[in-house]
Amino acid sequence: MEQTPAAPQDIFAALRTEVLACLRRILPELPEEALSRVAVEPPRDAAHGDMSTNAAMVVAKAAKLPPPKIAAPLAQALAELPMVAEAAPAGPGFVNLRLTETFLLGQVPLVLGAGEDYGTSPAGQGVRVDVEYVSANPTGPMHVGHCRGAVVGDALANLLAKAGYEVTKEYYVNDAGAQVQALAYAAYWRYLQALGTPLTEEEYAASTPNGLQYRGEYLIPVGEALKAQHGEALAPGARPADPSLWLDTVREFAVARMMDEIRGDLAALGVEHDVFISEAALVKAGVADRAIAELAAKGFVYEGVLEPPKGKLPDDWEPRPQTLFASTRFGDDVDRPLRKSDGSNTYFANDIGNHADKIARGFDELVQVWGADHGGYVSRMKAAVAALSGEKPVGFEVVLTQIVKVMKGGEPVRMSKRAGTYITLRDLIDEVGRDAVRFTMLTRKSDAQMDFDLDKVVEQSRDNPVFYVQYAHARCRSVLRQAGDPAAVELTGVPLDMLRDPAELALIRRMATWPRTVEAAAAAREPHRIAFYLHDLAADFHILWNRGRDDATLRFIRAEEPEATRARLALVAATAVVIRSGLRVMGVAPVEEMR
RNA sequence: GCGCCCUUAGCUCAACUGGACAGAGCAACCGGCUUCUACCCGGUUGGUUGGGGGUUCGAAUCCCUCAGGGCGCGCCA
Repeated sequence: MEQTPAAPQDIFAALRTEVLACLRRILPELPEEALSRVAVEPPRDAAHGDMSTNAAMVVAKAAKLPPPKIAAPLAQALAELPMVAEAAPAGPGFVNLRLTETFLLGQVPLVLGAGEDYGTSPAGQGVRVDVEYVSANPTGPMHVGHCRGAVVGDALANLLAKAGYEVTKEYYVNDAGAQVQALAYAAYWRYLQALGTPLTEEEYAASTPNGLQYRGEYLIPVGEALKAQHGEALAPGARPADPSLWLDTVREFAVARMMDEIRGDLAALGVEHDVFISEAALVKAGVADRAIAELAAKGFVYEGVLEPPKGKLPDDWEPRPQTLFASTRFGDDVDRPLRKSDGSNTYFANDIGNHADKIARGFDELVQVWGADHGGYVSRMKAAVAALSGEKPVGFEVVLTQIVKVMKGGEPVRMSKRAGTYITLRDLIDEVGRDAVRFTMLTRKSDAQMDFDLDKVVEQSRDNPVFYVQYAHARCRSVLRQAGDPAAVELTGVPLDMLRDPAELALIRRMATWPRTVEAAAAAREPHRIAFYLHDLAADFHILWNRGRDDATLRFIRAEEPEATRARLALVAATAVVIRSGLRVMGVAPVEEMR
């Protein structure tokens, strides 16, 4: 006996295959590349049917036929398919399809069978992609500014993994350069304090290279720990010793402590990176210098003098010969310096090493999640990756996350690093909870600015998407608990044709678009679409629930209709599965009930 | 001055990367509400997609231009 082939998860992809087959039959002469733009999508206006294809329009030119002349026979051919109830040409050349109810209802056992893997797609074809995100300087605890990038990067990595990419989550630790040097001096100050130094803060600051840049109290325990470990060895008499005695030790110690702190912050947010790459380690291993030598060998490095920037000049501007990377050869506006005047590498030079290292590790795609203040850095890095790529170009993409303005009671919360009033990531999580933080950070596309309203995100109302989606899941679970939590297998053989209400079918249609939502969001590198999808799905479910309020015959559990009840429980269970599947991508825990 | 991002209903935002009549939630207006535990429900109104030009069967989406907002602009990372 022949087994029926497993129903496709993505019914739109399946339909597209059929559409292409029909087209090839109707127009055998059609070149293959003309088919690439053929799309099969749910139409925006549901009145047009379940599916719509632009096929006739996009191949019209290649076929040298007006779209309607193609749409008509295409519709006829598609109408023959078993899952199609009706196919009709429409508008300027669309073909609209209505699917049979049997086919639509078949999605429910499909979802239940796949569980939370529903929507997992092979579209990424195992392409190896590295997603680098957060990469906050190890100079202090994470604050809200880092938070959006952390959430967007993590969700994007999850999304790509679900869409069939082989993903590595990466954190690039900027533990070389002036910032961590300044950190070391600040930690040293706290160490002196722990030893009971006679110096005032001002006296000490005056003696450090760049003043005392980090004054936060979070370094006090670091000073204590240094004392516990080294006693007075690094500062005899609690007075500053020559930096050669302590600088490396203190810097490494402080960086390690800050990274512990940051890892703790990330864990509180539910973010876990696969790899942490240390800038200092890469430099020490000569990776950056080798990468620059490689660029030099290709003829992209030269000594030159940059034009001064237009407009207001920096105070100390003077023309100076520098080691430059010819990034303009790859579309950048100006060539970029690789060495500082003291001969050490610029941040850019080391980051070239970082990217060379990734390329050497064999990634096909490099994705960077950066804050908007790094926007001006994109084209030079893109140029560097292009220049470093060999035969096979390595993809390089940057997702920029715009600023988050924290609001409280409709007013922006003022933040000042100097006054110590900036909000840490921990503050944020403590105040509204990890899941609300994560969900909310994904309720805007990342290249738009966002207001994060501390009051709104914990509000239990319809206009809070966090609540709205969680509430839908809690309602699903509530219904299932009442029914004694039937297992998925008990729900797969039920008479689904009892589901006839338009709201029930609308919910199934929505669930059927989950796989293609995953693929489209992954392809666009836009994890926020998952949040919006879940909101739509939740809305479809709430509508159905509310119909049960007015019309008792539409309630999920009906003692007098055991068959309909089982069918509806299957629908509810499937809804919960899809919500969980989506929340998992977002890194948000589904709730069983609302408190 | 230059570069990048943004501008969509009164407000906050979507729009599946070029598809049909641009959609949600608030707000406003009209009506309903002893609820399968659940902090409401249904409906109506609301748009020259910042302005102008272009590309094509078709534009919020691509190109040019102007205006407004944000971010950045050699030895910070």
